[in-house]
Formats: sequence, structure tokens, C-alpha cells
Amino acid sequence: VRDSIRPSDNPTEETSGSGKSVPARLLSTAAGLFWSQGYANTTTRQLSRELGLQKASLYYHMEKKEDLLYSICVESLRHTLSRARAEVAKATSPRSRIQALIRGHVTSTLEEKDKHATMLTELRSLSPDRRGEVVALRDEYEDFVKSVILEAQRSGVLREDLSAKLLTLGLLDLLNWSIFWFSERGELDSTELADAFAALFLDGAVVSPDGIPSNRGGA
Amino acid sequence: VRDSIRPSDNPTEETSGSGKSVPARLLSTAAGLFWSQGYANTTTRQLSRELGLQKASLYYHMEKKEDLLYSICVESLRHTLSRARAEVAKATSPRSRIQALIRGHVTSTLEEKDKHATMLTELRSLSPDRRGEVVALRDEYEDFVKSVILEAQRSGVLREDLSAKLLTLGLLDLLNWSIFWFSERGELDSTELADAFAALFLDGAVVSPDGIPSNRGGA
DNA sequence: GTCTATAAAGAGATAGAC
DNA sequence: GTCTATCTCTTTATAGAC
Repeated sequence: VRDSIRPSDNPTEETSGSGKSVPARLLSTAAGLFWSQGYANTTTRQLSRELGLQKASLYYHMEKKEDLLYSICVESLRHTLSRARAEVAKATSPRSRIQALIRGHVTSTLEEKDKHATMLTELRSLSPDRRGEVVALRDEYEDFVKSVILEAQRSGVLREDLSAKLLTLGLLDLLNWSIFWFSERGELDSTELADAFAALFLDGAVVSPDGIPSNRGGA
Repeated sequence: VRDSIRPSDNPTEETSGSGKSVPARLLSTAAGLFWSQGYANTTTRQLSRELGLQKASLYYHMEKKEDLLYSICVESLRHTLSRARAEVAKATSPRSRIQALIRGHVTSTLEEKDKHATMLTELRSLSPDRRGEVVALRDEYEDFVKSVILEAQRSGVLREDLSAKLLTLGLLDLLNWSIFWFSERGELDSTELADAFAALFLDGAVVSPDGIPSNRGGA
């Protein structure tokens, strides 16, 4: 966690002008650029231009360009993990815990689309040490998802002919990569998308045996 | 299609020595590097070193570094599209066509893992013109997948409360991103993975009503 | 078709004034 | 905390011999 950029190292900056501290603007602006152009293709010149600063001024807030990428990855994963944990804690049955997990994951990643997408695609641009730290965080989240799946398998809700590992990775693929095509102006908003994914993951794409929707009990 | 690198512009090169022409080795070596390090992080020096050539010699086979990325993307999409089309054509029912599609997609993308992964993650590094061409190819493939899904919906096999578009994009997310974690040394080989995905996509993760596997009739 | 040598541009990062 | 100015390194790509 050393060398990271934090949104509010100094609380007094928070109230100045635009409402967002420079470090926070730095991270979100960087995430926008990294996501649309790639980390390596984004120059510090571009970044400083978008922030209305001189290139050299960036180095008051960071030590290296890579610090930005590292902080973006950590923030994104912490955000998703804590949201997913909170949602799951509120749910009361194995099936509804899975629905809650999906809703927490989808809404939190779409809220921080740029950061989450950057984390997903640019991990390999981090130094080995930091990549290791981020991968550990990612594994922590995957383990959490897997524990929710496993509980549902043990209680007879989910099939056991597909391993918990496969169900976990398959579910995360389904959820994560929707940021590539999800649009705020599309047919669904983020909670509707989450519920559609939950229906697809749980019940599959095939029509239910007799039109009995096994979808009773929203939350 | 101009300025592309083709595996065998000159058929006589094919038989020389290692069995693979220089252009073909160039593309597969580049894809390996682009996938593991990213396109922008991969230098022409590295590439030439792995090929046992001098840096300048690369420019006999290509005009710019970007040509490699472009050719990799085009080849990957053509390969997947033609394989998927062939598999679907052999199948005889709407449900089995979906299973065939999944098998074709998974096996062909895992065969050319490096190229397909590069196509998925590095599209944004292409010039606008070429990105447009590749996106058009990708759309062509997506349209094909969607047509298979739509046919199954119309014939009553797939549910219609989730749009064909959502089912298509969800399915492709599930399938595409497994290259991030699939390993030849894992519990499943690529056709087993494909069948697991087909079971998950079609029937969902929830246990079937009375343990009746709706999975009868392999192909 | 591959080589040596080099051109030309752009990158990340630092020094030190204000 | 931001500025101007600059350093140093690496990159892609080309010229021209063999």
C-alpha cells in the first residue's frame, strides 16, 4: 500500500473549488484515459493537459506514472469487494445471496467503469511486485465469490456437476466484461442488467419447463 | 485488407527449414508478446531478438509495427467465424446449433489463444481506419451468433424475456474471457470446457427441477 | 532477405525558481 | 503546489551495403 495515491491525503483540500481534490481528479482522469487509450499509450503530457496543469506538476502528487495505475487497481477492487460483501450480508437465503452478489458487483463496477476496466485490462503493465499485490486482492475477491457459490451448492440450490471454481470464473467473466459494451443509454440500466444476469446465470437461457418462473422472491 | 501481413504470400518459403514461413512466425511471435506484455510495451527490438533477426530486417516483412496488430486481429476473427459457421452448419436442431457454436468458438479461440486475446484487448491501439475494419469483422461475427440465438428463441427453445442481444453479448462474455484463466493443465480440456459452458448457458447454475439432465443428445 | 549504422521523434522524470 | 526549462533514455523507422 506504500506509494499509493489516495483521494484525500489531506482533508482540507477537499473543500477547494471544484469539490474534488487534485489527487482524486488525477485518478479519475487517468482512469478515463487509460481505459480509452491504454496505459502505455497515455502520456503524462496528455494527462496534465486534461487536468489543466503543467506536466511537471503531476510529480508533486505522484512519484511515477505507474503509481496511478496501481492506485486505480487497488481502489477498484476494494470498492467492488466491500460493496459485494455488504449486499450479500443483507440477503437471507443462498439463492438471494447470489442475486445480491451479482447486483453488488454489476452496480459497483459500472459506477467506477473507467477504474474497473483499467484494472481488468492493464494489470500486466504493473511492476511484478505491485502486480502481485493487486492479484492478491483480486484473488481475495474471487475467493469471496466462490464461498457464496459453494454455500449454495452445499445447500442444494446450485448444481454440483460443474465445479465451484468453474461457476465462479464463468460468472465473473459474464459480469466483468459487460463494461465493454454496457451503455447508460441502452435498453437496461445497471440494476436491470444485474437482474438479467442473475436470471441467466441461475436459470439459464432455455425456457423453463412449464413457464414456471423460478424467479420468485426478488431480493 | 491492404498492408496486411499474410502467412504465405510466397508459397515457396513454406518448405524452408523450420516449416513455418517468416511472416507466419512473425505473427505468432508478435501475438505471444503482445498478449503477455501488451502491444505498446512490446518493442521491435524484443520481437527481432525472439525471431533471431536484426531489428531492421523486420521492415522487409512489414511497413509498420501496427501492421502486425492489424493482421493478428483479422486472422483471429476470420478463424473463429469460419470455424463457428462450419460447426453450426453440421448441427441439426436449434439447441444443438447453440452447443456447436459454443464448441466452435471455444476450441478455435483457445487454439489461437495469443491472437484472440490480443484482438480482444488491443483493438484500441489500432488506427481509427483499421479499428473500424476490425470492428466490422467483429460485428459480423456477433451478428452470426445473434442469428443462431434468435432462431432458437423463435422455435421456442430459448426464453424470450431476455433479448437476443443480451443473450448474445452475455454468451460472448462468458466464452471470450475464459482465455484469461484457461490452462491446458487445468481440470478440463477445451472441448470439456465448451460443453460445461453450453450446460451453464443453456440450463443455468441452478439444479434441474427433478435431477432430469436436459443435456440429452450430445451434438 | 538480412545486415550495420543512424536519423528523428517522443517518452518519463528532475532541477530549481516562485 | 505549480511553474519553466531541460536532461536522458528509448522508441520506431530509414538508408544503403551485401
